[in-house]
Amino acid sequence: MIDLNLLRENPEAIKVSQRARRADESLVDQAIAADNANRAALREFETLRAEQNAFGKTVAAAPKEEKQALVAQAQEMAAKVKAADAAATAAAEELNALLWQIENVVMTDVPAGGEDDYVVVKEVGTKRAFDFEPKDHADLGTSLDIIDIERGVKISGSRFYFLKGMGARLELAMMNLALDKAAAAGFTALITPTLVRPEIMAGTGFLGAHADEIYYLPADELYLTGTSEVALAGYHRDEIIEGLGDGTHRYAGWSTCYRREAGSYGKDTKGILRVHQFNKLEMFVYTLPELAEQEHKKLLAWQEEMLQACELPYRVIYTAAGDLGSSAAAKYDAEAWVPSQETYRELTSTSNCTTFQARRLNVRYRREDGKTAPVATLNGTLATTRWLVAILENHQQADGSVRIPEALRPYLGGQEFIHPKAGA
RNA sequence: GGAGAAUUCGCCUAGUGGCCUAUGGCGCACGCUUGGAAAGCGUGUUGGGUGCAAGCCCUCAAGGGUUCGAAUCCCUUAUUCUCCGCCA
Repeated sequence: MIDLNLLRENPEAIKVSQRARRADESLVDQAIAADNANRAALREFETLRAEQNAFGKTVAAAPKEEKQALVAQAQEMAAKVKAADAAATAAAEELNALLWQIENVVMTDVPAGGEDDYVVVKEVGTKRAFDFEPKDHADLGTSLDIIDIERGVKISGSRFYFLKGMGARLELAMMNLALDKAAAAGFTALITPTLVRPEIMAGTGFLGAHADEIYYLPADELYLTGTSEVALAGYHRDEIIEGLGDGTHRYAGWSTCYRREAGSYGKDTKGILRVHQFNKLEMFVYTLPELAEQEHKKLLAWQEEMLQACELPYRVIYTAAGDLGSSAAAKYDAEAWVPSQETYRELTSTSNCTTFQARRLNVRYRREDGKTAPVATLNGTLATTRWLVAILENHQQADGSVRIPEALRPYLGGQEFIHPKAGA
């Protein structure tokens, strides 16, 4: 939720932001009007209620013979209070509905525009020059007998797969490396629930424009999460986090992630680049608002460290406003080079949600003056199943084997290569 | 899934329609005391909104209802616990 004070003091800043996102800026004016109406309704109610409370004492204290007349008067008063209460509730709901539709105010350095208007921040590593025709990861997965898409489809339909043998072990090795790096950086590991209540889903900002991306279980009124960010953001819901001034709270959440991929028919249909179910280790940070930007840089640095440990060539882009999630004020994506496609594909994403998400989920900290204020939240990917695509393709050898990056070997009993199965 | 009990300000707790504008204890903070500490004593201690302030409004799991008036009575929901059933 956007800051109500900002709406009152500088609505133009919000409008500029909505414009950059190509979102509906008329919402801002509607929200200002609703705010004024809400305040007036609330004052009206409070005045009437104060009168009623005072009169109630008179009634209680009155001798029996006078009571009947006083009660008649009180009845009238009660009716007015009830009407004012209903009006105030309605006004508050209207304001709230508008506030929840306005997206986060973007950082001033975020480029305006859509998906293609990103800025390339840097390119790191060397794209390998192959002296043979590189295979794509799906073919490698088959010849190495480590990804079984056919059987995934047989039991669950398109975009499902099995990771098998060294494929399964490679993913777990990568996750363990990521977990170790996260622990060293001060993250607390969490294995999170993947089914969450509607208010948590809404609070994290995932039930907006892209709600059809999400699996829903109507019989239980629960959503299957597309990222552990949802559970991690909800973790401190309705809490005042003590001691946040002394240290940022960092969590590394591991979970299976579920995405419907509605509207992506025909896109990335081969292999496991775009699937309905995958695993992810997600970093999530609660920090002071003034530390958020600096923390965002740190999250990006940890992601790069992990990409480098996997020996992948990658670039970092700074996403344009229109391509940000509704909660994000700024976002960096790291994209790895995928040789079979001769293009960069997104492996990580890190967003600074400033105080937007915390306001919706009511997560606060105590300031030095004793008042409470919303915290800032940030998130970023540390490893996902999709990384296997880049690892397999970038480290394949002429003989059809795949070299395992050194950093992963300790988690695989020192094994250096994955060899094709006999006869493949 | 079935039966029962419970949910009050960090924790424990009092509270059966109006002096509840919520009791007491623990913990915590500050002060007095002390050479220093403990003990003792005193003061403060749910959170939110609004206001320069005094104050006022909301908040006793959530939502609705009854009533002039609800922590208290009624309904719905959530959560927790106990027992039974099932189960990795």
